Amino acid sequence: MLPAPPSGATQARPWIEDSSRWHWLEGIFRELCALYSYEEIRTPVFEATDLFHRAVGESTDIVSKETYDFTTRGGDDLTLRPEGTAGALRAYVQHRLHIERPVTKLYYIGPNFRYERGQAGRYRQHYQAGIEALGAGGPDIDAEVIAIAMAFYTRLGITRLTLKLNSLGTAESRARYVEALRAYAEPLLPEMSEDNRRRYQTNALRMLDTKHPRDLELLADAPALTDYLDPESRAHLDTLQHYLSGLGIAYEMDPRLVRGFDYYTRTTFEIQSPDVGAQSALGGGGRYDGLVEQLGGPPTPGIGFGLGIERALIALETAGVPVPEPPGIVAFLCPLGDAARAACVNLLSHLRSANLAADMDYTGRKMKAMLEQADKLRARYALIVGDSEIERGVVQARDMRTTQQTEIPVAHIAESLRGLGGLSEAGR
RNA sequence: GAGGGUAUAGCUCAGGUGGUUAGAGCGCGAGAUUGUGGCUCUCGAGGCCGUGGGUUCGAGUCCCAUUAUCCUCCCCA
Repeated sequence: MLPAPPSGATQARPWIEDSSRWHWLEGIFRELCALYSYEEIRTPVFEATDLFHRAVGESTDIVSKETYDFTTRGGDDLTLRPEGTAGALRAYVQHRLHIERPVTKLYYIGPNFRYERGQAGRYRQHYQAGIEALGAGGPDIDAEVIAIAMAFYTRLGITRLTLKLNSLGTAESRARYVEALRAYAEPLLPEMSEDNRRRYQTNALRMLDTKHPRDLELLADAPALTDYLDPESRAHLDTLQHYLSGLGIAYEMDPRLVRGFDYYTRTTFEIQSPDVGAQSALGGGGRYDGLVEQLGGPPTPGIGFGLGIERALIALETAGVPVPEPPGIVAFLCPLGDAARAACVNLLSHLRSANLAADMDYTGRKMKAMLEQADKLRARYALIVGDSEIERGVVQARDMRTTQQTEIPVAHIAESLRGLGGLSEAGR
């Protein structure tokens, strides 16, 4: 029996999942990154297990129970990356990028892996497009990073979304807040959900993220994170809000916005959509000012985000946003007979050399079947080649939209096709 | 890790209380049209009904197990 594909991993087949959507979406992201002057970094999909423990945090669920860990034949402990930041920063520190580029702006697109139960919009292998901006600590770059994320969704055509914004402050102010929060929650614990009692122990901030109605009631009067911010973080947040407003980016302050990684400081944000089932987060990110240093680099501020590609595709689907059709080929060759077939083999090669996307029938089917095939490939022209055409050194170029047929000489096939026009939206 | 739904053709799905050759639409292939697509009509191919066991004269249908998948919690993209 054929083994089943690994659970929870997405795959794209051209006719079913429509890999053209992936190309389109990734293309938009790459264009945006170029526009905002970010360069692509490609890092391995696996890294030393220790890297993720140090970067993401031992106490996070991701590290404690969701990583794909394995030992190599050589005895190294490696982990399939559960997120993109750690690997990018590892490369940044290792190659001492801060020397050549005091401000380093990177982007990546690739798969991440988390061993968890699948659900709508949640996969064991999922793709993220992300950026990391290193070496700049001000709210101006925060605004830029958020602006890219929002521009991405705008360009895709996703309009039903909410930008949530919060600040976690510095490690110190955050610690003071957690203390206050735990003090507040402690007497209420008996009434709280099991989940929140566990969070109280392991990661008290996450109590705020609860979905239990009773917990929400109990936490209604809990101290707010923003009230515990240190003055600089407070000013940073104020300025960022000012910038966002100036850029016309709508946001909602959410003092309960808590994100999953331990490394976040100050700015955190999340972009939410109602169109992805129970997963509301299309993407999110934040500032991680201590992380580079923690990984052995110089003290370096940084901010980044990760956007879920599958989730964006789901949101497009459920919102019914039209996705542009991929271009079809320019010409589909229809040989009638063996002599024609031989001629078409050469013709095909000529067309492709001239940068015109082309294909032909390889099965010797009837004219009708070949035209249907041309139709299916969304060919702009069907080039019909039979004995009489061979004799005269021509082909019949049938415009698949107008059904107009033009006889053109094979000697100038590429120029003639271009001369007929209508190629702009076809495959070149 | 916890809970629930589903599993029948390539795809989306029908198959009251078990009964003999398991169906539809779409898609695919051929023909109607000797070298002309999209519409129409006709015909056809394609299923050990997820897997293993059980009950029964008889199981796609009932029972148990198992696997996969979808959904919800946890958590996150």
